[in-house]
Amino acid sequence: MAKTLGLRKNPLKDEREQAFKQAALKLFSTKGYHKTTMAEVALEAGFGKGTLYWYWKSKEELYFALVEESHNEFVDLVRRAAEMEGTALEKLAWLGKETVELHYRERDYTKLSWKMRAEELETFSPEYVERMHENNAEIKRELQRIIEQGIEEGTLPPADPYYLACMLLGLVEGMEIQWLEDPEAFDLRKAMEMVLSLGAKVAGQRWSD
Amino acid sequence: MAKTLGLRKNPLKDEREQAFKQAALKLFSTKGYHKTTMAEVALEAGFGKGTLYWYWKSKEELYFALVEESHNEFVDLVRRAAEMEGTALEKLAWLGKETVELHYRERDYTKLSWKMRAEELETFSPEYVERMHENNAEIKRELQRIIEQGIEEGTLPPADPYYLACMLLGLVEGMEIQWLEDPEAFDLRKAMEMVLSLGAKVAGQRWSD
Amino acid sequence: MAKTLGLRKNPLKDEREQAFKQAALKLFSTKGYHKTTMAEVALEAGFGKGTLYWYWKSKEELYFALVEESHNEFVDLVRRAAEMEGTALEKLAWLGKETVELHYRERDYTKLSWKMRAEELETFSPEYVERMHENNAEIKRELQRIIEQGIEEGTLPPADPYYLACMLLGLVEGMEIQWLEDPEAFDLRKAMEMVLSLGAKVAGQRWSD
Amino acid sequence: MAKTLGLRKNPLKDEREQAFKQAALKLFSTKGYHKTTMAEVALEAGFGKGTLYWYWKSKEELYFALVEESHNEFVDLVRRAAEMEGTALEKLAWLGKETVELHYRERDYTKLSWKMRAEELETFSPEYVERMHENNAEIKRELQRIIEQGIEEGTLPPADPYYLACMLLGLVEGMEIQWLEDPEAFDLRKAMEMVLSLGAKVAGQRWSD
DNA sequence: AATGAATGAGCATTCATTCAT
DNA sequence: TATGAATGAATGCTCATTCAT
Repeated sequence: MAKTLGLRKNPLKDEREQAFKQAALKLFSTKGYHKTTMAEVALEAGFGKGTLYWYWKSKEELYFALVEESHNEFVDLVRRAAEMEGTALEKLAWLGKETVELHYRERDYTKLSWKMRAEELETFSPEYVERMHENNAEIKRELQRIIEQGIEEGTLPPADPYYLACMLLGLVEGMEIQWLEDPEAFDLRKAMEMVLSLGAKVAGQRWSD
Repeated sequence: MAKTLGLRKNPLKDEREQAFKQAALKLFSTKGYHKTTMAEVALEAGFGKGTLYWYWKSKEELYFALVEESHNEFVDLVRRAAEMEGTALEKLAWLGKETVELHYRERDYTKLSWKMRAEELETFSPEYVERMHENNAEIKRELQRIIEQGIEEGTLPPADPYYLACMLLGLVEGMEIQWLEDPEAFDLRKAMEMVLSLGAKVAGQRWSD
Repeated sequence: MAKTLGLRKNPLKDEREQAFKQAALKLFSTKGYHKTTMAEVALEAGFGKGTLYWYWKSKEELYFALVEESHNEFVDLVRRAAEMEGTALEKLAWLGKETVELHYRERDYTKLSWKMRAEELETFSPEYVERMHENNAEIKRELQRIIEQGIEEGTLPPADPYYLACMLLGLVEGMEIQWLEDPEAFDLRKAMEMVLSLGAKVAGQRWSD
Repeated sequence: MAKTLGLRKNPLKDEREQAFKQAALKLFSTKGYHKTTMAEVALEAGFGKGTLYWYWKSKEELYFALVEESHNEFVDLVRRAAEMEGTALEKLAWLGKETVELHYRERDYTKLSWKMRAEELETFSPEYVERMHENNAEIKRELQRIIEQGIEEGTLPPADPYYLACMLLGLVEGMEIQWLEDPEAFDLRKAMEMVLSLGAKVAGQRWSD
């Protein structure tokens, strides 16, 4: 009996927003932030230039809305890995596989996120940069928790867990670069499997001595 | 007593070129490609804007001249590692240490090079991109040679050497990122030492089974 | 008990119109024509942006509706002064006092009107500009009638009455400017009293010689 | 024998700057600040749009450069009047005449300055607004000095000199408006003569009683 | 009748590059 | 040879106005 009238406009709005986001994602991930113009995004989305500014108040905001979405998915993954049941190695294996799947599923997001990392951060407002850094720190913290567990379990070497987290993250990110630059030659899925199987093999050895 | 002035203007010319390159390196590595203007480079170098164009025909060319210089140093390092005497592990250890030293010595170059990696390559002229890719491929090839030697020697796991090269390169590049983003918290030298020591420990095990 | 709703929507309509006008007056007089947006006016009035266009067909029209209202009040005052009983000096004294009271009562209107005077009239549609000029001319005509009376009565100098009207108007407008720019330092009421008392003192002398 | 080479470029630069200023003056005084575009100014001056920014760093700065030039001329006039030899009445007469001549000579400047007065000051950076106010205050201060002298000499009524200054300034500014709005019907020269002759007539009377 | 999402012309400003001197 | 003044294409963003709902 109660009308849902107030809600009815949202689907349309959401659709539009999605169209813009898709267009922006495509362009930003292909051409990068600087070379993508708002006019192009609007054109690609099939709307007027001004309409973009109804949804985001600036190019920067649009960009970071996408970047953050991408980051959040990964943060979420790491968090879930840290909180799941199982040994550290199991967690890492799960995380590795899920990460790869995420990247394959959302290649554009990965590219975008990646470009942002090397982007001239000086370009952006400090608030956004700050948020990015916090995100990164959070990822490392969660990773560190898993690693600390692994060291306790004796499957990971008894080294500085922060450094191990950075190195692990670095390894994965470094592989991502290779993959993004030449996806034909370097299959990220296969690479991750190799890493995990090597890791498993190595984990058996006595670290402590 | 007689001046060689009429003979060679190169000394002067080289000085200027160096001044420009230094200025450009500083600015590009600090502010990134897009946020650095030719006017700033000229100002920083202490010469006229127009003069820049006597040495490089465009901003792009100036940028890539620097990037390439940086790359060449690394390519050179990898090549020398591949050609030196010793076991694969020794070569990798040497390469790792030298790489780190290179980065510390030329932090600006590293930063520049790194920014360029994720930079909107698609937006640069294909000729430059092509050259970058070729450079990268060369690095991987040399790395692969070392790795193949290691597999033969039994100190590296008997896996696809191209993938191992990519992974190794990825690891180092990934660590570089961590270092560049927070040099206080992540000491690249220490990290490299950890990697090498872990590698050495692990290398002893029987891979083949 | 029976609602008159079906009969007249005007009460509602008028309310809205008043709300819009009030909002517009406040904003235009504070921020000026160019810096005030239709969106702000609508927001301030508490109605939708589109609704504004039901009452006025353009920003310009809204603006001039207000300006004209303000002008009309003054025209009305001058007209009443010209038509009242009494000597020219009495009329001018009454007009001077009433004008000041009007300005104090409707400071926003005065400000608005004043801004419009120097506003880039050339940029408004000719129809509006024409109307403004006609208004001004009317004011001068009425003023001139009073002045002619004064000259006949011998209390005003026997000079070109049109010029005297312009000068009188100029004096008052000039004082308005001083007042608007710094109402603390320049009290318009006090100033007008000074003018009138000086005028009275001076009026006694023999003009004709 | 010494070359004046270093100076030789200035004439050219100055020429260019003059051309821009002339174009800007014409447009600003005709169409006002908001409706004049930088592109128009450049076009009118016969140069490229970007060149404007070589001489002034913003539209605002260009505008105030002109406004200030205009103001300075008038400030200078008032200052010279205050400092010349003679009675207050002589000073005011001289000032009145010179002011009128200035306006006739530089009608565009007068228009510009005038428009600026009513312009939405909120539009401009506080530094400029501040400067304008200071200018105005200075004018009133000098005027006040002359008036104080006149009161002492008994030729001006013994009233608050600040108010008299404001009123005098108001009168002249008010007349300027009349003139600018309809120069055919209201001849500023004639009007000023009338004011001065009336003033002279009136000045003879005994103010004090 | 009322709305607010959509539009796109319009504008200030930047900057790589050119070229007269 | 070296310069810096000149250029104009390019771009992010605003806002009066329209119109589907």
